[in-house]
Amino acid sequence: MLQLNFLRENKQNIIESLKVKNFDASIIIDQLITLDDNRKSTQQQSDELLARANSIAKEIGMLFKSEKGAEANILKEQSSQIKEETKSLQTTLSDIESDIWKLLVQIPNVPHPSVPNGKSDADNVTIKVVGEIPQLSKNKKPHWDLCSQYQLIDFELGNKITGAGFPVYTNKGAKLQRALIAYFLDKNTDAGYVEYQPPYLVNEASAFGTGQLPDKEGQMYQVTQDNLYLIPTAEVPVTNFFRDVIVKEGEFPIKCTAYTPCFRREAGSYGKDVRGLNRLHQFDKVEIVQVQHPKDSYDTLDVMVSHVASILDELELPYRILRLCGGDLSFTSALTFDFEVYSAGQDRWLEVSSISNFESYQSNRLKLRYKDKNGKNQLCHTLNGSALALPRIFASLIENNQTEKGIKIPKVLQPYCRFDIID
RNA sequence: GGAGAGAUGGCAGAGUGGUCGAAUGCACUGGUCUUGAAAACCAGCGUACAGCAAUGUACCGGGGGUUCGAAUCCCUCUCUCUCCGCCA
Repeated sequence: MLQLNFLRENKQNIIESLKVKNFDASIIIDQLITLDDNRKSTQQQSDELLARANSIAKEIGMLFKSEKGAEANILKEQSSQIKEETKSLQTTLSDIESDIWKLLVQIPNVPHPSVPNGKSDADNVTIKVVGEIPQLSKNKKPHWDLCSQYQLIDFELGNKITGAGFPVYTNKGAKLQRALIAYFLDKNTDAGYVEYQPPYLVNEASAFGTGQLPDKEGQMYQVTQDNLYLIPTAEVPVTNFFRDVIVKEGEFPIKCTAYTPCFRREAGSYGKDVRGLNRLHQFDKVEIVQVQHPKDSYDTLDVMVSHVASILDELELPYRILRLCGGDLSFTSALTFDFEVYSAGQDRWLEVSSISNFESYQSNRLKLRYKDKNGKNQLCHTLNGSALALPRIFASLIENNQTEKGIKIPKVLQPYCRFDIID
C-alpha cells in the first residue's frame, strides 16, 4: 500500500497516474486526508491528556514516598477524571485509524510513467519478439496428445487421486520436469541469486504481508485446522523473509531464488485456457526476488528481464516481451513485463513469466526498510519474477520440438535430462 | 498427543507495581591514541506518530483487564524450548 504522506504530497500526480489503471482516486484521497487531519488532532489531544496523567502519576509516587497520602488522594481523583476523558479519545482514534487502513488498502500502486493506457491484455504493448516460430507438419499435436503418446504426463491418474488440475508426471516427463527445475536454479544462482527452499505453507501474517489477505483468500488453499495457507507462489514465503527487516544500504541488491510448487484454486476458470498444462491447481515454478535501493530498482528490473530472456534464448523457444498496459497491470505493480512463449502445437502464445517492480508498495506493508546516510529509515523497493514457470515451458518445449522421430531436447537441457530425445 | 518452562532493544541478559524506554556485556558507528592495525579510552547507538524545534505520546510476543501508576499483577491467544510418546 501507499504511504499517506506520499498521497498527501503528490495528490494531483497520483490521481492522474492512476487513471492509467482506470482507477479514480480523487474522492478516496480527499477522504484519507480529512481522516488523517482528524487523526492528528485527536492524537494531539489524547497525547496532551496522557502527558498530564503521566506527570500526575509520578507526582503521586513521590508524595507516597514522602508520606503525604492526603495530597496524593486528591491527585488520584484528578487522574481518574483525565483517564475517563482519554478513553473516548482512544476509541475515536482507533476508529479513525481503522477507517484510514480500510481506504488505504483500496488504492492500487501508482503505475510507472512508461505504462501504456489500455483496458485489457489486448492493449499490452509488444516490445520485442525473439526467435522463429517453428513450421510443423500437418500432423502436429498439442502437448496433451504428446503427453499421452509418449507417456510424459498422466492427467487421468491425477484426476483419480486428487482431481482436475493435478497432473502426474511420469517417465521422461518427470525427468524433464526435474531437469528444468535444476537448470533454472543453476542459471539463477550463476547470476548471483541465493538459493532457498522455503516452506510451502505460510501463516496468516505472511499471507497478509504480500497482499493475498484480506481480499484474495479465495485464490489460496487453506489448512483451516492449523490456520495455514498453501503458497500460490514462492513470492509469498520469500518476500516475507524480509518482513519487519531494516537492511543496511551496503547489502543491496538482495537476490533470492527459490523453487516451489504453487497451489491455486483458480475458481471459475474453464475452457481451452485450462486444457492440459495451460492452467493447473498445482504447478512448479522457480521464482526470483530482489530487494533493491529505490534509485536502482528500474535498472534492476531491466537486468531481470534480460536474465529471463537469456534463459529462453538457451531453451531455443520463440518468445515475446510485453509491456503490460494499465488495465492489465496487477494491483500492486508499478511496471510489469510479461514473457510469452509460442506454443506451436496449439498455435498460441503462453505466459511463462511476469516480472514486476513493486517499488515501495509491498515494502510499506511488510515494513521492509533501509537506513539512509542520514540514519533515517526509508522503504526499500521489491521486485520479483518467474524464472520460470514450468508447465507452459514444458508444453511449448514438447510441442515445438516434436518431430517424426520423437521430441528433441534442447542442448542446454541434455546434461540435466541425460537423454536428447523423447521417443 | 501428555507434562513442564519461557517470550525484554541487533544478540546475550538484568529488571516482579512508582523518575524504566528499560541496567550490564557483546556487536555496531564516530573520535582520541598509533606509520597502519589491534588494544585501551571517550562519545553515540530501538521503532512509530505529532512538532521548525525543545519535546510529547505509544510500544518489553498479540489482545483484554486491575491500578492514580504495569515490562512487573490478573485473564486470554499465539509462538518457542525441554522431557515423554509417536514418526520420515
